Amino acid sequence: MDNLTGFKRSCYCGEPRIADVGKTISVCGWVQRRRDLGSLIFIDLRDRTGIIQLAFDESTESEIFDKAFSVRSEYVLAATGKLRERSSKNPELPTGDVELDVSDLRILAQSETPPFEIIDNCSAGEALRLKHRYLDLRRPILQRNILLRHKVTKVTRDYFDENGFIEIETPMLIKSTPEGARDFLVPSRIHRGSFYALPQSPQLYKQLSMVAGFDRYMQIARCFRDEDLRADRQPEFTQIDLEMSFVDMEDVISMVEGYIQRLFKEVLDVEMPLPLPRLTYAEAMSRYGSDKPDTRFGMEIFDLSDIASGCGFGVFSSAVQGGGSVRGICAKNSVVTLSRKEIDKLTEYIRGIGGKGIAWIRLTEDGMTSSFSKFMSEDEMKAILERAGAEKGDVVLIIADTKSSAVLSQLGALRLTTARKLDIIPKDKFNFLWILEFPFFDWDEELGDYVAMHHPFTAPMDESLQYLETDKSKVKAKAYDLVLNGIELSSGSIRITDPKLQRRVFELLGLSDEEAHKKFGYLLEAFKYGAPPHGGMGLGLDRIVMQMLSAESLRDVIAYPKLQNASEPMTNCPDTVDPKQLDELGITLTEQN
RNA sequence: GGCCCAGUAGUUCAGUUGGUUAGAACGCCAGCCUGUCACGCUGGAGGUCGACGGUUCGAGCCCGUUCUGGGUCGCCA
Repeated sequence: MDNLTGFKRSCYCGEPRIADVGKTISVCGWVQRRRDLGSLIFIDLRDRTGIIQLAFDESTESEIFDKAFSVRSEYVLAATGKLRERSSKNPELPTGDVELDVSDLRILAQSETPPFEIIDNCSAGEALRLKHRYLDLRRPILQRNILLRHKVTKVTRDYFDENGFIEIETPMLIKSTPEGARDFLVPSRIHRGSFYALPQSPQLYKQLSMVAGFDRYMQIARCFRDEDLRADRQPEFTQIDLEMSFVDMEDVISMVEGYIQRLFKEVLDVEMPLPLPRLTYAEAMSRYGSDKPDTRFGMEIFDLSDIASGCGFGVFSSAVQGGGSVRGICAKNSVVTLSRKEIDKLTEYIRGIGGKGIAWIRLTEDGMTSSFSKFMSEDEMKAILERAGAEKGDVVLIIADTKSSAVLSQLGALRLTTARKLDIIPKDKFNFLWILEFPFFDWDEELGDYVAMHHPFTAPMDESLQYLETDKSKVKAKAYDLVLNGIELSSGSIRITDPKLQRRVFELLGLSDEEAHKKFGYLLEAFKYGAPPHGGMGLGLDRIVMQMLSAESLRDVIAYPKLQNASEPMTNCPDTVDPKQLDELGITLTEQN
């Protein structure tokens, strides 16, 4: 092995071009591949910028040639030589016109054969890749992802700085407020038996920063939630958190829209026309069966209740008469019609999420088949097909239930599953969508009561204040969600700053004065001393980056993510600790049954 | 906690009705090769078929249990 003495890197591997031919350059990197042609050896040397070809032939000093022969994959090399034009060029590579005629080669580190190949379409399993994440991250595609993420955070800081926002670091060790998601708890040594929590978001601190008069706050904030993982959910994630004073909803919305436009222009060179589209919550639910609709494709939900209410099909008529509805979607695909088997699978899926089943109509070359036509008149079937806009090759999928909310949410899920199955979702679109006019309260089936749909500091809309005590279903919130391609990117609201109103809301949510004070007393206390009207947002940075890169999983845009079981196989965490540590904290572990 | 999918060579996978010595590709090792770039050619090494138990004359394959990974529902104010 060699050392670096007297060696100085002059450029990155991906930089040299034909115009640089004749220059003597020095590069460092990892061996992507060695091609040994006998008395001719090529080495592809890789760093984060790309690959350059090192060439060794009969003009190469024999000592250096032998060294090149001994090199293996992922060795770390430093090479100096004269850049020359290649006799046969490689159009696939930005540096494909040139190669380095090596006059000094140093092996800076050897490498064992890696457990998987360092290539972009590496198919090794996630667990293995995360166990050796430092190797996984060497893959050009992940390097690009992490670099793009860096660019996103840079543009984010630039934009908000230029708009007068101040970045404030809020604490990681905070008070646990067990609403919503589970907190990660951190035991205190000094205060035996007491616990800090890791923040689920910097919500209360940013509001306090408004009371403090910072006026515009932003932070690229790490957040923690101790809940089960998904492809788009990690226990620790990053939020672009912001808050503004003396603003209403439209001010926050246009500030965020400006940010989105700037971000997509600077990072991806994509023009994002403003204003971004908007839907009310009610409309999103009735047309897409979701409060975060993917509008990159149609397949909107239509209502068949009027046709179904008096029909001979008991499933339909009883659903409508029971206070529910009958609605459907029309699965269009120019290539194939959904098969019976595929419809059965969709039915299974619907049953899996609590539905009763799917009524369907298939229109093929051979005519119409349907699961329920024998119960219907010809006119009724015709009316349904007309409402669906169904043509040959289409399949109409219908769901009936005595609860319309169930019909809509099931159709919303069915719409997505079917679209994925038919592969009709365009991949190259960025469909942003604001969802507005959220209900203030949400009906909780289990509790049999209304609960807060957002956090309890969200302000009700001025015009719905009158219904607060009389009709909770009519109250709407000054809340706004930003959706991108069917993924909830961010959510925000104007906050309550009037202590009287806050007390009313707590009361309505079943939170006694005493409880409210125990949990949020410091905020209520602060609001006694002049709280400016304020509101803000939190945008999921990981999810934005994931969408920008069309990545399948958050793991592809987070440098060191966790597996589905929330563990991290490289460092083997979480892990047990020394009994002495537990002792200091006053913690006794009990047997688990 | 529920449901679905997958565990076979370092990696990704195939493996027929349960039947002789478990295969392929890539990777790895060795040899040959002067223009490769996913180099090519020749040869070679490499396996507790996730684990345990059962059925059977015989199990990678059938049954049961369990572990691991992925997806998803619940959950994520």
